[in-house]
Amino acid sequence: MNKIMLVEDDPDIRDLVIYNLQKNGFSVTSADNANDALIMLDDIKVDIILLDLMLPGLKGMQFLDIVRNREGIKNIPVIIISAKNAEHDIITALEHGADDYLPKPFSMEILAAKINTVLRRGVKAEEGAPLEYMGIKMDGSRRKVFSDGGEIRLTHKEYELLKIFISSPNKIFTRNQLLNTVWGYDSESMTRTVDSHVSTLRKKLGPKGDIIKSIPKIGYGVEE
Amino acid sequence: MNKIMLVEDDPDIRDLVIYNLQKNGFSVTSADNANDALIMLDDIKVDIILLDLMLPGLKGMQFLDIVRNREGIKNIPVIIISAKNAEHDIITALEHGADDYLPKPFSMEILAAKINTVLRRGVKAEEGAPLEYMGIKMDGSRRKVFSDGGEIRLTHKEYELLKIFISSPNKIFTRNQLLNTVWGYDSESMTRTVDSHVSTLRKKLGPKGDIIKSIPKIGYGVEE
DNA sequence: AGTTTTTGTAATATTTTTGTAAAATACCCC
DNA sequence: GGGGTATTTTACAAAAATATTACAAAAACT
Repeated sequence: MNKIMLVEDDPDIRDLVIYNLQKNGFSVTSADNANDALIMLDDIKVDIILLDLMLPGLKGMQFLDIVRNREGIKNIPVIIISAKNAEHDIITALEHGADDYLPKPFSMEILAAKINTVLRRGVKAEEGAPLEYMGIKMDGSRRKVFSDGGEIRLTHKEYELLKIFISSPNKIFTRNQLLNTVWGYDSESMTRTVDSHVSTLRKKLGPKGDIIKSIPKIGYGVEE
Repeated sequence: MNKIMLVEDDPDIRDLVIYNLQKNGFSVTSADNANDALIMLDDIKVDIILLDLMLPGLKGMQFLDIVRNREGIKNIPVIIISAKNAEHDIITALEHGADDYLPKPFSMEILAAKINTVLRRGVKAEEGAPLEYMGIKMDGSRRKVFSDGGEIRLTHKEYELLKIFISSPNKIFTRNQLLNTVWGYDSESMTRTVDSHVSTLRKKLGPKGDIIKSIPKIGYGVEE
Protein backbone atom coordinates (compact mmCIF):
# COMPACT_ATOMS: atom_id res chain seq x y z
CA MET A 1 0.00 0.00 0.00
CA ASN A 2 1.23 3.46 -0.83
CA LYS A 3 2.00 5.79 2.02
CA ILE A 4 1.30 9.46 1.79
CA MET A 5 2.49 12.22 4.07
CA LEU A 6 0.14 15.18 4.25
CA VAL A 7 1.47 18.46 5.62
CA GLU A 8 -1.44 20.82 6.08
CA ASP A 9 -2.45 23.08 8.93
CA ASP A 10 -6.13 23.57 8.18
CA PRO A 11 -7.89 20.74 10.03
CA ASP A 12 -10.93 20.75 7.76
CA ILE A 13 -8.93 20.30 4.62
CA ARG A 14 -6.68 17.80 6.35
CA ASP A 15 -9.59 15.62 7.41
CA LEU A 16 -11.21 15.89 4.04
CA VAL A 17 -8.07 14.88 2.20
CA ILE A 18 -7.25 12.06 4.62
CA TYR A 19 -10.76 10.69 4.36
CA ASN A 20 -10.77 10.71 0.59
CA LEU A 21 -7.29 9.32 0.15
CA GLN A 22 -7.95 6.49 2.57
CA LYS A 23 -11.11 5.73 0.65
CA ASN A 24 -8.90 5.47 -2.42
CA GLY A 25 -6.68 2.93 -0.75
CA PHE A 26 -3.80 5.08 0.39
CA SER A 27 -2.29 5.05 3.82
CA VAL A 28 -2.07 8.61 5.07
CA THR A 29 0.11 10.14 7.75
CA SER A 30 -0.38 13.80 8.49
CA ALA A 31 1.26 16.70 10.26
CA ASP A 32 -0.04 20.19 10.83
CA ASN A 33 3.35 21.85 10.63
CA ALA A 34 6.63 21.41 8.82
CA ASN A 35 8.79 20.61 11.84
CA ASP A 36 6.66 17.69 12.92
CA ALA A 37 6.57 16.47 9.37
CA LEU A 38 10.37 16.48 9.17
CA ILE A 39 10.66 14.48 12.37
CA MET A 40 8.10 11.98 11.21
CA LEU A 41 9.84 11.59 7.90
CA ASP A 42 12.89 10.27 9.72
CA ASP A 43 10.90 7.33 10.99
CA ILE A 44 8.33 6.59 8.37
CA LYS A 45 9.09 5.82 4.79
CA VAL A 46 6.53 7.53 2.58
CA ASP A 47 5.99 7.39 -1.15
CA ILE A 48 4.76 10.88 -1.68
CA ILE A 49 4.44 14.15 0.21
CA LEU A 50 1.50 16.52 -0.11
CA LEU A 51 2.58 19.93 1.08
CA ASP A 52 0.57 23.02 1.83
CA LEU A 53 2.72 26.03 1.10
CA MET A 54 1.15 28.29 3.67
CA LEU A 55 2.10 26.85 7.00
CA PRO A 56 2.62 28.39 10.39
CA GLY A 57 6.21 28.43 11.58
CA LEU A 58 8.57 26.91 9.08
CA LYS A 59 7.35 27.90 5.66
CA GLY A 60 6.40 25.34 3.07
CA MET A 61 9.09 26.41 0.65
CA GLN A 62 11.79 26.07 3.30
CA PHE A 63 10.48 22.65 4.18
CA LEU A 64 10.72 21.71 0.54
CA ASP A 65 14.31 22.91 0.43
CA ILE A 66 15.21 20.83 3.46
CA VAL A 67 13.55 17.72 2.09
CA ARG A 68 15.29 18.13 -1.21
CA ASN A 69 18.66 18.36 0.49
CA ARG A 70 18.37 15.62 3.09
CA GLU A 71 19.71 12.22 2.21
CA GLY A 72 17.17 9.45 2.32
CA ILE A 73 14.15 11.62 1.65
CA LYS A 74 15.39 13.86 -1.14
CA ASN A 75 13.84 11.70 -3.81
CA ILE A 76 10.35 11.55 -2.41
CA PRO A 77 8.00 13.26 -4.83
CA VAL A 78 6.33 16.36 -3.46
CA ILE A 79 3.02 17.70 -4.65
CA ILE A 80 2.31 21.26 -3.60
CA ILE A 81 -1.11 22.30 -2.40
CA SER A 82 -1.57 26.01 -2.16
CA ALA A 83 -4.10 28.75 -2.12
CA LYS A 84 -1.65 30.95 -3.93
CA ASN A 85 -1.82 30.18 -7.56
CA ALA A 86 -0.19 33.01 -9.33
CA GLU A 87 2.09 32.00 -12.16
CA HIS A 88 4.98 33.21 -10.11
CA ASP A 89 4.25 30.89 -7.21
CA ILE A 90 3.86 27.89 -9.43
CA ILE A 91 7.16 28.59 -11.06
CA THR A 92 8.91 29.10 -7.74
CA ALA A 93 7.57 25.88 -6.28
CA LEU A 94 8.52 23.85 -9.31
CA GLU A 95 11.97 25.35 -9.24
CA HIS A 96 12.44 24.36 -5.64
CA GLY A 97 11.92 20.79 -6.64
CA ALA A 98 8.21 20.22 -6.37
CA ASP A 99 6.92 17.58 -8.70
CA ASP A 100 3.53 18.96 -9.31
CA TYR A 101 1.27 21.70 -8.17
CA LEU A 102 -2.36 21.82 -7.14
CA PRO A 103 -4.00 25.13 -6.36
CA LYS A 104 -6.82 25.23 -3.84
CA PRO A 105 -9.56 24.49 -4.11
CA PHE A 106 -9.03 21.19 -5.85
CA SER A 107 -11.12 18.17 -6.53
CA MET A 108 -10.31 14.86 -4.95
CA GLU A 109 -10.39 13.13 -8.30
CA ILE A 110 -7.70 15.37 -9.63
CA LEU A 111 -5.62 14.94 -6.50
CA ALA A 112 -5.89 11.16 -6.71
CA ALA A 113 -5.05 11.25 -10.39
CA LYS A 114 -1.98 13.34 -9.74
CA ILE A 115 -0.81 11.08 -6.96
CA ASN A 116 -1.16 8.13 -9.25
CA THR A 117 0.75 9.64 -12.13
CA VAL A 118 3.52 10.77 -9.81
CA LEU A 119 3.70 7.29 -8.29
CA ARG A 120 3.73 5.63 -11.65
CA ARG A 121 6.50 7.91 -12.73
CA GLY A 122 8.43 7.06 -9.59
CA VAL A 123 8.13 3.34 -10.05
CA LYS A 124 9.12 3.51 -13.65
CA ALA A 125 12.20 5.57 -12.91
CA GLU A 126 13.34 3.19 -10.18
CA GLU A 127 13.28 0.18 -12.41
CA GLY A 128 16.41 1.56 -14.00
CA ALA A 129 14.78 0.35 -17.16
CA PRO A 130 15.62 1.79 -20.53
CA LEU A 131 13.94 5.12 -20.84
CA GLU A 132 11.00 4.87 -23.16
CA TYR A 133 7.93 6.93 -23.82
CA MET A 134 5.50 6.82 -26.66
CA GLY A 135 7.78 4.66 -28.72
CA ILE A 136 10.83 6.82 -28.17
CA LYS A 137 13.58 4.70 -26.68
CA MET A 138 16.65 6.18 -25.07
CA ASP A 139 19.72 4.04 -24.60
CA GLY A 140 21.59 5.69 -21.77
CA SER A 141 24.75 3.65 -22.14
CA ARG A 142 25.31 4.62 -25.72
CA ARG A 143 23.47 7.93 -25.70
CA LYS A 144 21.37 6.86 -28.59
CA VAL A 145 17.74 7.43 -29.32
CA PHE A 146 15.47 5.25 -31.39
CA SER A 147 12.01 5.84 -32.65
CA ASP A 148 10.06 3.40 -34.80
CA GLY A 149 13.20 1.35 -35.13
CA GLY A 150 15.29 4.09 -36.68
CA GLU A 151 17.98 5.95 -34.87
CA ILE A 152 17.57 9.64 -34.22
CA ARG A 153 20.83 11.46 -33.94
CA LEU A 154 20.75 14.06 -31.22
CA THR A 155 23.36 16.42 -29.97
CA HIS A 156 24.31 16.40 -26.33
CA LYS A 157 22.04 19.23 -25.26
CA GLU A 158 19.17 17.83 -27.24
CA TYR A 159 19.71 14.45 -25.65
CA GLU A 160 19.73 15.86 -22.13
CA LEU A 161 16.65 17.87 -22.83
CA LEU A 162 14.77 14.90 -24.17
CA LYS A 163 15.96 12.78 -21.27
CA ILE A 164 14.52 15.18 -18.75
CA PHE A 165 11.25 15.32 -20.54
CA ILE A 166 10.96 11.60 -20.97
CA SER A 167 12.01 10.67 -17.47
CA SER A 168 9.09 12.69 -16.17
CA PRO A 169 6.26 12.63 -18.63
CA ASN A 170 3.36 14.89 -17.73
CA LYS A 171 5.62 17.01 -15.61
CA ILE A 172 5.90 20.66 -16.42
CA PHE A 173 9.30 22.30 -16.59
CA THR A 174 9.91 26.00 -16.54
CA ARG A 175 12.41 27.43 -18.96
CA ASN A 176 14.64 28.26 -16.02
CA GLN A 177 14.49 24.74 -14.68
CA LEU A 178 15.58 23.43 -18.00
CA LEU A 179 18.36 25.97 -18.13
CA ASN A 180 19.42 24.86 -14.68
CA THR A 181 19.43 21.14 -15.21
CA VAL A 182 20.48 20.87 -18.81
CA TRP A 183 22.62 23.94 -19.14
CA GLY A 184 23.82 24.36 -15.58
CA TYR A 185 22.95 28.03 -15.44
CA ASP A 186 21.63 29.25 -12.19
CA SER A 187 20.56 32.77 -12.86
CA GLU A 188 17.42 33.81 -14.54
CA SER A 189 18.10 34.82 -18.05
CA MET A 190 15.84 35.57 -20.86
CA THR A 191 17.39 33.88 -23.77
CA ARG A 192 15.60 31.88 -26.38
CA THR A 193 18.05 29.02 -26.04
CA VAL A 194 15.56 26.60 -24.59
CA ASP A 195 12.96 27.41 -27.19
CA SER A 196 15.51 27.02 -29.90
CA HIS A 197 16.55 23.59 -28.75
CA VAL A 198 12.99 22.49 -28.23
CA SER A 199 12.40 23.52 -31.77
CA THR A 200 15.22 21.46 -33.25
CA LEU A 201 14.36 18.57 -30.98
CA ARG A 202 10.81 18.57 -32.18
CA LYS A 203 11.98 18.61 -35.74
CA LYS A 204 14.35 15.71 -35.24
CA LEU A 205 11.64 13.69 -33.55
CA GLY A 206 9.53 14.04 -36.65
CA PRO A 207 5.85 13.30 -36.17
CA LYS A 208 6.46 12.44 -32.54
CA GLY A 209 7.81 15.92 -32.01
CA ASP A 210 4.55 17.27 -30.91
CA ILE A 211 4.47 15.30 -27.71
CA ILE A 212 6.56 18.18 -26.45
CA LYS A 213 3.88 20.64 -25.50
CA SER A 214 4.49 24.21 -24.69
CA ILE A 215 2.83 25.26 -21.46
CA PRO A 216 1.79 28.85 -22.02
CA LYS A 217 3.77 31.34 -19.96
CA ILE A 218 5.52 28.58 -18.03
CA GLY A 219 7.66 26.34 -20.14
CA TYR A 220 7.47 22.88 -21.66
CA GLY A 221 6.55 19.30 -20.87
CA VAL A 222 5.82 16.07 -22.70
CA GLU A 223 2.39 14.65 -22.82
CA GLU A 224 0.58 12.24 -25.03
CA MET B 1 -30.68 25.91 13.36
CA ASN B 2 -29.37 28.76 11.27
CA LYS B 3 -28.95 32.11 12.93
CA ILE B 4 -29.61 35.31 11.09
CA MET B 5 -28.73 38.84 12.11
CA LEU B 6 -31.07 41.47 10.73
CA VAL B 7 -29.93 45.08 10.75
CA GLU B 8 -32.89 47.26 9.82
CA ASP B 9 -34.24 50.45 11.30
CA ASP B 10 -37.80 50.41 10.01
CA PRO B 11 -39.76 48.55 12.71
CA ASP B 12 -42.51 47.44 10.34
CA ILE B 13 -40.14 45.79 7.92
CA ARG B 14 -38.12 44.39 10.79
CA ASP B 15 -41.11 42.71 12.38
CA LEU B 16 -42.32 41.42 9.08
CA VAL B 17 -38.98 39.88 8.20
CA ILE B 18 -38.45 38.42 11.64
CA TYR B 19 -41.91 36.89 11.65
CA ASN B 20 -41.50 35.30 8.27
CA LEU B 21 -37.98 34.04 8.77
CA GLN B 22 -38.89 32.45 12.06
CA LYS B 23 -41.79 30.79 10.35
CA ASN B 24 -39.25 29.38 7.90
CA GLY B 25 -37.21 27.88 10.69
CA PHE B 26 -34.50 30.50 11.12
CA SER B 27 -33.43 31.96 14.40
CA VAL B 28 -33.36 35.74 14.01
CA THR B 29 -31.54 38.37 16.03
CA SER B 30 -32.13 41.98 15.09
CA ALA B 31 -30.74 45.41 15.66
CA ASP B 32 -32.10 48.75 14.53
CA ASN B 33 -28.70 50.34 14.09
CA ALA B 34 -25.22 49.31 13.09
CA ASN B 35 -23.50 49.99 16.40
CA ASP B 36 -25.77 47.69 18.33
CA ALA B 37 -25.39 45.08 15.64
CA LEU B 38 -21.61 45.19 15.93
CA ILE B 39 -21.76 44.73 19.68
CA MET B 40 -24.14 41.83 19.37
CA LEU B 41 -21.96 40.17 16.76
CA ASP B 42 -19.20 39.90 19.30
CA ASP B 43 -21.36 37.64 21.42
CA ILE B 44 -23.57 35.77 19.04
CA LYS B 45 -22.32 33.64 16.22
CA VAL B 46 -24.56 34.14 13.21
CA ASP B 47 -24.60 32.46 9.85
CA ILE B 48 -25.75 35.34 7.78
CA ILE B 49 -26.29 39.08 8.06
CA LEU B 50 -29.16 40.94 6.42
CA LEU B 51 -28.24 44.57 6.17
CA ASP B 52 -30.35 47.55 5.28
CA LEU B 53 -28.11 50.12 3.67
CA MET B 54 -30.05 53.13 4.85
CA LEU B 55 -29.45 53.30 8.54
CA PRO B 56 -29.39 56.13 11.01
CA GLY B 57 -26.03 56.85 12.63
CA LEU B 58 -23.29 54.56 11.38
CA LYS B 59 -24.01 53.98 7.73
CA GLY B 60 -24.58 50.55 6.36
CA MET B 61 -21.52 50.72 4.16
CA GLN B 62 -19.27 51.57 7.07
CA PHE B 63 -20.77 48.71 9.02
CA LEU B 64 -19.98 46.42 6.13
CA ASP B 65 -16.39 47.61 6.05
CA ILE B 66 -15.97 46.96 9.74
CA VAL B 67 -17.47 43.50 9.50
CA ARG B 68 -15.27 42.62 6.56
CA ASN B 69 -12.16 43.66 8.45
CA ARG B 70 -12.84 42.19 11.85
CA GLU B 71 -11.43 38.79 12.60
CA GLY B 72 -14.00 36.21 13.49
CA ILE B 73 -16.85 37.77 11.61
CA LYS B 74 -15.22 38.73 8.33
CA ASN B 75 -16.45 35.63 6.59
CA ILE B 76 -20.09 35.90 7.49
CA PRO B 77 -22.11 36.36 4.31
CA VAL B 78 -23.92 39.68 4.06
CA ILE B 79 -27.07 40.19 2.03
CA ILE B 80 -27.92 43.79 1.34
CA ILE B 81 -31.49 45.01 1.58
CA SER B 82 -31.92 48.27 -0.18
CA ALA B 83 -34.59 50.60 -1.40
CA LYS B 84 -34.97 50.40 -5.13
CA ASN B 85 -33.26 52.74 -7.57
CA ALA B 86 -30.08 52.74 -5.57
CA GLU B 87 -28.08 50.89 -8.24
CA HIS B 88 -25.04 52.83 -7.34
CA ASP B 89 -25.28 51.84 -3.69
CA ILE B 90 -25.73 48.21 -4.56
CA ILE B 91 -22.61 48.25 -6.69
CA THR B 92 -20.69 49.95 -3.95
CA ALA B 93 -21.94 47.46 -1.40
CA LEU B 94 -20.95 44.50 -3.56
CA GLU B 95 -17.54 46.01 -4.00
CA HIS B 96 -17.23 46.39 -0.27
CA GLY B 97 -17.76 42.68 0.09
CA ALA B 98 -21.50 42.11 0.20
CA ASP B 99 -22.58 38.73 -1.10
CA ASP B 100 -25.92 39.46 -2.61
CA TYR B 101 -28.55 42.15 -2.65
CA LEU B 102 -32.26 42.39 -2.50
CA PRO B 103 -34.06 45.49 -3.71
CA LYS B 104 -37.08 46.61 -1.73
CA PRO B 105 -39.82 45.74 -1.87
CA PHE B 106 -39.09 42.04 -1.82
CA SER B 107 -41.11 38.94 -1.27
CA MET B 108 -40.39 36.68 1.63
CA GLU B 109 -39.99 33.69 -0.64
CA ILE B 110 -37.23 35.40 -2.54
CA LEU B 111 -35.51 36.41 0.65
CA ALA B 112 -35.70 32.88 2.01
CA ALA B 113 -34.42 31.49 -1.27
CA LYS B 114 -31.47 33.85 -1.28
CA ILE B 115 -30.64 33.03 2.31
CA ASN B 116 -30.69 29.37 1.50
CA THR B 117 -28.44 29.61 -1.50
CA VAL B 118 -25.96 31.74 0.38
CA LEU B 119 -25.97 29.24 3.24
CA ARG B 120 -25.48 26.34 0.90
CA ARG B 121 -22.54 28.08 -0.70
CA GLY B 122 -21.03 28.78 2.71
CA VAL B 123 -21.06 25.15 3.65
CA LYS B 124 -19.59 24.10 0.36
CA ALA B 125 -16.78 26.62 0.50
CA GLU B 126 -15.72 25.52 3.96
CA GLU B 127 -15.11 21.97 2.89
CA GLY B 128 -12.21 23.27 0.83
CA ALA B 129 -14.17 21.51 -1.78
CA PRO B 130 -13.44 20.63 -5.35
CA LEU B 131 -13.79 23.36 -7.84
CA GLU B 132 -16.75 22.05 -9.70
CA TYR B 133 -20.11 23.43 -10.56
CA MET B 134 -22.83 22.11 -12.76
CA GLY B 135 -20.58 19.50 -14.22
CA ILE B 136 -17.79 21.92 -15.01
CA LYS B 137 -14.58 20.72 -13.41
CA MET B 138 -11.51 22.87 -13.10
CA ASP B 139 -8.04 21.41 -12.73
CA GLY B 140 -6.03 24.22 -11.28
CA SER B 141 -2.62 22.69 -11.72
CA ARG B 142 -2.78 22.47 -15.44
CA ARG B 143 -5.31 25.17 -15.92
CA LYS B 144 -7.62 22.79 -17.65
CA VAL B 145 -11.36 22.68 -17.66
CA PHE B 146 -13.56 19.70 -18.33
CA SER B 147 -17.22 19.54 -19.03
CA ASP B 148 -19.11 16.37 -19.82
CA GLY B 149 -15.83 14.57 -20.07
CA GLY B 150 -14.42 16.76 -22.79
CA GLU B 151 -11.74 19.32 -22.28
CA ILE B 152 -12.53 22.94 -22.83
CA ARG B 153 -9.51 24.98 -23.74
CA LEU B 154 -9.48 28.35 -22.09
CA THR B 155 -6.98 31.15 -22.12
CA HIS B 156 -5.65 32.49 -18.84
CA LYS B 157 -8.03 35.36 -18.56
CA GLU B 158 -10.96 33.15 -19.40
CA TYR B 159 -9.80 30.61 -16.88
CA GLU B 160 -9.43 33.14 -14.10
CA LEU B 161 -12.80 34.58 -14.87
CA LEU B 162 -14.47 31.21 -14.76
CA LYS B 163 -12.63 30.32 -11.59
CA ILE B 164 -13.95 33.35 -9.80
CA PHE B 165 -17.45 32.65 -10.91
CA ILE B 166 -17.32 29.00 -9.99
CA SER B 167 -15.69 29.47 -6.63
CA SER B 168 -18.67 31.55 -5.60
CA PRO B 169 -21.74 30.41 -7.43
CA ASN B 170 -24.74 32.66 -6.97
CA LYS B 171 -22.53 35.49 -5.98
CA ILE B 172 -22.75 38.65 -7.99
CA PHE B 173 -19.64 40.37 -9.23
CA THR B 174 -19.46 43.88 -10.52
CA ARG B 175 -17.46 44.56 -13.63
CA ASN B 176 -14.99 46.49 -11.55
CA GLN B 177 -14.56 43.64 -9.15
CA LEU B 178 -13.77 41.36 -12.02
CA LEU B 179 -11.38 43.87 -13.48
CA ASN B 180 -9.68 44.09 -10.12
CA THR B 181 -9.31 40.44 -9.42
CA VAL B 182 -8.77 39.00 -12.86
CA TRP B 183 -7.09 41.88 -14.59
CA GLY B 184 -5.39 43.52 -11.66
CA TYR B 185 -6.61 46.95 -12.59
CA ASP B 186 -7.57 49.12 -9.72
CA SER B 187 -9.10 52.10 -11.31
CA GLU B 188 -12.54 52.28 -12.69
CA SER B 189 -12.50 52.05 -16.40
CA MET B 190 -15.28 51.66 -18.81
CA THR B 191 -14.02 49.19 -21.29
CA ARG B 192 -16.00 46.31 -22.64
CA THR B 193 -13.19 43.93 -21.85
CA VAL B 194 -15.12 42.01 -19.22
CA ASP B 195 -18.18 41.69 -21.40
CA SER B 196 -16.07 40.55 -24.28
CA HIS B 197 -14.41 37.83 -22.28
CA VAL B 198 -17.68 36.75 -20.74
CA SER B 199 -18.97 36.40 -24.24
CA THR B 200 -16.16 34.16 -25.44
CA LEU B 201 -16.31 32.20 -22.21
CA ARG B 202 -19.99 31.54 -22.68
CA LYS B 203 -19.37 30.40 -26.19
CA LYS B 204 -16.60 28.04 -25.20
CA LEU B 205 -18.73 26.54 -22.45
CA GLY B 206 -21.30 25.62 -25.06
CA PRO B 207 -24.74 24.81 -23.71
CA LYS B 208 -23.46 25.36 -20.18
CA GLY B 209 -22.50 28.87 -21.14
CA ASP B 210 -25.73 30.32 -19.97
CA ILE B 211 -25.04 29.60 -16.34
CA ILE B 212 -23.18 32.88 -16.54
CA LYS B 213 -25.99 35.32 -16.00
CA SER B 214 -25.71 38.99 -16.59
CA ILE B 215 -27.01 41.00 -13.69
CA PRO B 216 -28.52 44.11 -15.23
CA LYS B 217 -26.60 47.27 -14.47
CA ILE B 218 -24.35 45.46 -12.04
CA GLY B 219 -22.21 42.80 -13.58
CA TYR B 220 -22.16 39.02 -13.81
CA GLY B 221 -22.51 35.88 -11.76
CA VAL B 222 -23.10 32.18 -12.28
CA GLU B 223 -26.32 30.57 -11.35
CA GLU B 224 -28.07 27.38 -12.25
C1' DA C 1 -44.15 53.79 -29.88
C1' DG C 2 -39.97 56.25 -29.68
C1' DT C 3 -35.83 57.21 -27.23
C1' DT C 4 -32.14 56.02 -24.42
C1' DT C 5 -29.39 52.87 -22.04
C1' DT C 6 -27.37 48.55 -21.53
C1' DT C 7 -25.70 44.12 -23.08
C1' DG C 8 -24.02 40.63 -26.70
C1' DT C 9 -20.76 39.67 -29.91
C1' DA C 10 -18.39 39.76 -34.37
C1' DA C 11 -14.70 41.97 -36.28
C1' DT C 12 -10.59 44.35 -35.90
C1' DA C 13 -6.42 46.06 -33.78
C1' DT C 14 -2.88 45.43 -30.59
C1' DT C 15 0.11 43.02 -27.68
C1' DT C 16 2.38 39.05 -26.07
C1' DT C 17 4.26 34.72 -26.63
C1' DT C 18 6.18 31.04 -29.20
C1' DG C 19 8.44 28.89 -33.39
C1' DT C 20 12.25 28.69 -36.18
C1' DA C 21 15.63 29.90 -39.84
C1' DA C 22 19.77 31.81 -40.09
C1' DA C 23 23.73 34.34 -38.46
C1' DA C 24 27.17 34.57 -34.90
C1' DT C 25 29.84 32.51 -31.61
C1' DA C 26 32.03 28.89 -29.12
C1' DC C 27 33.97 24.39 -29.04
C1' DC C 28 36.74 20.56 -30.41
C1' DC C 29 39.89 17.68 -32.72
C1' DC C 30 43.41 17.14 -35.53
C1' DG D 1 44.72 27.84 -36.92
C1' DG D 2 41.27 25.56 -39.99
C1' DG D 3 37.30 22.81 -40.77
C1' DG D 4 33.64 20.90 -38.87
C1' DT D 5 30.05 20.53 -35.46
C1' DA D 6 27.44 22.26 -31.56
C1' DT D 7 25.42 25.94 -29.32
C1' DT D 8 23.68 30.48 -28.58
C1' DT D 9 21.79 34.62 -30.12
C1' DT D 10 19.26 37.34 -33.27
C1' DA D 11 15.64 38.55 -35.93
C1' DC D 12 11.61 38.00 -37.59
C1' DA D 13 7.36 35.18 -38.71
C1' DA D 14 3.41 32.91 -36.93
C1' DA D 15 0.24 32.16 -33.69
C1' DA D 16 -2.22 32.99 -29.71
C1' DA D 17 -4.12 36.00 -26.40
C1' DT D 18 -6.08 40.22 -25.20
C1' DA D 19 -8.20 44.71 -25.82
C1' DT D 20 -10.98 47.77 -28.45
C1' DT D 21 -14.36 49.10 -31.61
C1' DA D 22 -18.56 49.10 -33.72
C1' DC D 23 -22.84 47.92 -34.20
C1' DA D 24 -26.95 44.84 -33.50
C1' DA D 25 -30.17 43.25 -30.11
C1' DA D 26 -32.47 43.62 -25.97
C1' DA D 27 -34.12 45.98 -22.15
C1' DA D 28 -35.47 49.98 -19.63
C1' DC D 29 -37.57 54.33 -19.60
C1' DT D 30 -40.22 57.71 -20.70
